[in-house]
Amino acid sequence: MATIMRADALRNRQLILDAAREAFTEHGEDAQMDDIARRAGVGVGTLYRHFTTKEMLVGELIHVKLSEFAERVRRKFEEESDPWAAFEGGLREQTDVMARDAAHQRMPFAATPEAMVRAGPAVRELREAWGVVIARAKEAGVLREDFEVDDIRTLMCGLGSMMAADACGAMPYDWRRQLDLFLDGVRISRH
Amino acid sequence: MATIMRADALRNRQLILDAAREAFTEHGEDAQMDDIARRAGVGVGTLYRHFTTKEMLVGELIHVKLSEFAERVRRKFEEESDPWAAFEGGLREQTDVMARDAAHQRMPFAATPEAMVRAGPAVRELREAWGVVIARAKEAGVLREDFEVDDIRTLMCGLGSMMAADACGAMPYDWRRQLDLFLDGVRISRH
Amino acid sequence: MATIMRADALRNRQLILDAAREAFTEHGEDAQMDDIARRAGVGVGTLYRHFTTKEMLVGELIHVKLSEFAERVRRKFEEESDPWAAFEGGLREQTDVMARDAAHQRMPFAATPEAMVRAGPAVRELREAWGVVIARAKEAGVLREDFEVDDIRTLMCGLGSMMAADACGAMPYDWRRQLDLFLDGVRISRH
Amino acid sequence: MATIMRADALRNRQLILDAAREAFTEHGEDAQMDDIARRAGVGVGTLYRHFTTKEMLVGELIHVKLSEFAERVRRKFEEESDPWAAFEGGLREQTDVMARDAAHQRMPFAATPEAMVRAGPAVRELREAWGVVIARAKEAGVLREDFEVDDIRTLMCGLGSMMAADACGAMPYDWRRQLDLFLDGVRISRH
DNA sequence: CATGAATGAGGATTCATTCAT
DNA sequence: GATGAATGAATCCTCATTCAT
Repeated sequence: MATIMRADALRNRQLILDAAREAFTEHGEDAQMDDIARRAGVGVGTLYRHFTTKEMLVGELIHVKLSEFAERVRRKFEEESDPWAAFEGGLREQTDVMARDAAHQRMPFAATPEAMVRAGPAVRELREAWGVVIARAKEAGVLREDFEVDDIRTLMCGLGSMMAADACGAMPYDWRRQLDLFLDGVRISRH
Repeated sequence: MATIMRADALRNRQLILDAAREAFTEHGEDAQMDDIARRAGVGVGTLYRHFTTKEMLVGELIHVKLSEFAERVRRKFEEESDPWAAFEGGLREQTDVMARDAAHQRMPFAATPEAMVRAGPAVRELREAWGVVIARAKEAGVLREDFEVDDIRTLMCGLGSMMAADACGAMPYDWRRQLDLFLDGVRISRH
Repeated sequence: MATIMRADALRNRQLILDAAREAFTEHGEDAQMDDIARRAGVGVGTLYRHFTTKEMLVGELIHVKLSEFAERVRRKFEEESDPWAAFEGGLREQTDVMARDAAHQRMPFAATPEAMVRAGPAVRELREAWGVVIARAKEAGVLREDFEVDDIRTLMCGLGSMMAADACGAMPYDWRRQLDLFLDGVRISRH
Repeated sequence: MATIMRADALRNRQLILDAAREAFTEHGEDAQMDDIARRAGVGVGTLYRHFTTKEMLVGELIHVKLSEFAERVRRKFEEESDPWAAFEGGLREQTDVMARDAAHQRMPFAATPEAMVRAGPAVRELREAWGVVIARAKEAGVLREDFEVDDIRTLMCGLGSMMAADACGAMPYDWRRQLDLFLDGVRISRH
């Protein structure tokens, strides 16, 4: 699909994705298609040519971000030889990215079945990347034996919401502390 | 406020709150005012007489729920003499209630400044209730010294989102496991 | 439904139906809901409160008109003792009304299944009214024995289209002649 | 117009017309230009190079079909020596073709002034063809003296709508019966 | 006070047509 | 000439809130 695509179309696609990220960051799931198009500097029609539906657009946004996450996790695994450091570092890196990009904090809620059609593959990609890191950490005896890949996803859902709530400004939500507590809960320390 | 209020008005107020809880449970933040009024068996006008705004209604809902939470925590403190059991039990009880009542899982997001005008006092009430439980647990040496009341609020925000995401059905979100891990992270076990 | 309805609501309902008739007359099936509301002097919301859907509105329009047709046919039957005169007269009267009200000329095409939910009863009402007239005419030996009620409906579909085409102005379509020919085709003349 | 036209352009033109017929058959007046282009295997741009407007395309479609009709009528006239048989046969043949090709049943409505610019000549061609058949039938005393060429056009408008309505499936519309009745109405039988 | 009818600013999506590549 | 990406006016419908009865 992306192989053969006119240069300008490709550029617009990117402009739209950037605009969408921006809009979703500002307005959450209430971001408007017209607004996204305006920000991207294209007509709504163009937006709809690239993404058949608002949900498709959300799906793509999620897809892109999750792929990026997976890539980071894989890199962490390779660059960091210490099993725990790779695990903790991967988690901190991912949450830091999320914190900077509000568009992805509410992901689990924007993720309608339709959106997941597109994002699905990336979900699996990320699972696999984490699977490797987790396996090594367990083997090294630094991570609880009963830890599962899905615990990461669930954790992220929670942290994302904390970030989003924090961003509302009504009250502070210290998600970094929660991450610390979580890590304390799953780490196995030698004495 | 409630000092002078005709009996029927008071009854309507309660009918509306019940209906609202029901509607928010079913449809989340998309619950409609008309629908709430219908469920309550009153006209929209009456609904608006009691709650100037949708946000006010949400605020009241939050207020009621938080007060109930506070009451539960206080009771737990009194009935359960074991410091850790009171802490853990209070947390599990509160999350169980949340799990049953979707209206409160997304609370931090429904909590706009307007809504908090009404809910504010209950927030403080709940903080105080937890404060007592936490203090005793720390004193007994079963809870991390650096634990803070706000950690509960933040935790709840995360757990609530996991519940909500889980309810979407797209993917499972095991919030009970997260709570277990959290507890493991904050508890101090004697050897 | 119509029994208990506030006077102003009832008035609006009528205003909307009149406006709709007007709009459909001018723009056919392309008539716009916003435009209908404007003509009626009400907000779109009001329009939708009365008719959940464009198709429902069309259904009501058809319903009203068919009921009126049925009433006319019944009256003709009673007032006109000559079997053929009642048949021919009923047909001419009905077509004359249609010719004046373009909204009903394309009826068979606007009649989506949804619209027919509302209009259905009137369809049957009209069938019955014609059934009586036709039976008497056949008995009197002035109408072909093989004539059926549905022939009227089919005829009307054709005549309506001719009227509509004629109204386009591109070319003349003499539907009255067609009706004459049709009547010549079904009448049985004594010698 | 078609004097100098590259072979491939001519081929594209034909592909488009075929695609258009197909699309109009399936979706009626709602057929979309993009869809037509896709079916034809060309870009929309090419479609618009050949037909400036959707209406122009419709005009051409009508033109082609009417020419074909004219050709059939002329052939009937020559091959069928019996005046009435030629008249009735021509009519039945033409309606049979229409019944198979929904694109032409609603012709009178698709025929905007713009469309008729192109179709006009074919209209005249068809009129002339029928003129000859009708004249012979009248001369032979088998057709009403007052019959006119335009009666055919009007009849066709009606029959086409019946076919289209019948195709909707909501209710049956027996257009063949109507044609029979019409023929009974215009034929002069010797005793 | 209660009622529910009315309001109308959006919001997602479509499609004939234009124009850069 | 061909292509298909871009355009954006148009269209149906929703829902929080107001106000006449």
